[in-house]
Amino acid sequence: MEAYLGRGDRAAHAWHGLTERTRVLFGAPGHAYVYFIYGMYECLNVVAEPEGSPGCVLIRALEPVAGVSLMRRRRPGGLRVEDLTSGPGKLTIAMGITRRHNGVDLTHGPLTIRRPEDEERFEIEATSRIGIRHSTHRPLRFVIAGSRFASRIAYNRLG
DNA sequence: AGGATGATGAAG
DNA sequence: TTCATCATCCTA
Repeated sequence: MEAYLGRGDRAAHAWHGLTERTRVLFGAPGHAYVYFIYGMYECLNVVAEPEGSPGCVLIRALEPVAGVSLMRRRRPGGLRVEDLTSGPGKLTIAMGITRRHNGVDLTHGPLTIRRPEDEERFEIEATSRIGIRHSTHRPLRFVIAGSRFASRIAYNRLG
């Protein structure tokens, strides 16, 4: 996951203030902010700060723990499990998340974020965020150290 | 290394 | 209205 700050973060969508697109970012925490990017993909964020403060968290990757065959159907190609959801655009396809989910409450309802049944211990590693042009080098990307399910590095970014 | 693909925000 | 930009992914 990656954090996008409410203030002073040039890479954040909220940098330009409250607009039509960023409306839910300025709303209550625990809600989904889903945006359309590069004409093809959608990305899921969780609003993470109180109303009026647009800080959020971009979910870049996850480890599938259920519904793997459904995910494979949505992302054809005979992919390995670790390739199904190893990127922000990939995981929304695999999970069927679209802009219809923009603004939904993630604490109730069909799309929810829950505490895992078995809480495993893991180390969290902080790195630079991926795929952005501004505010690079800030350690705002957080990965489970050594996870095979982490998002891959964006490799085709020109200078 | 390049292309697919369209919404967004700012400028005019 | 036009234009550059874009928190991506895939194929080569």
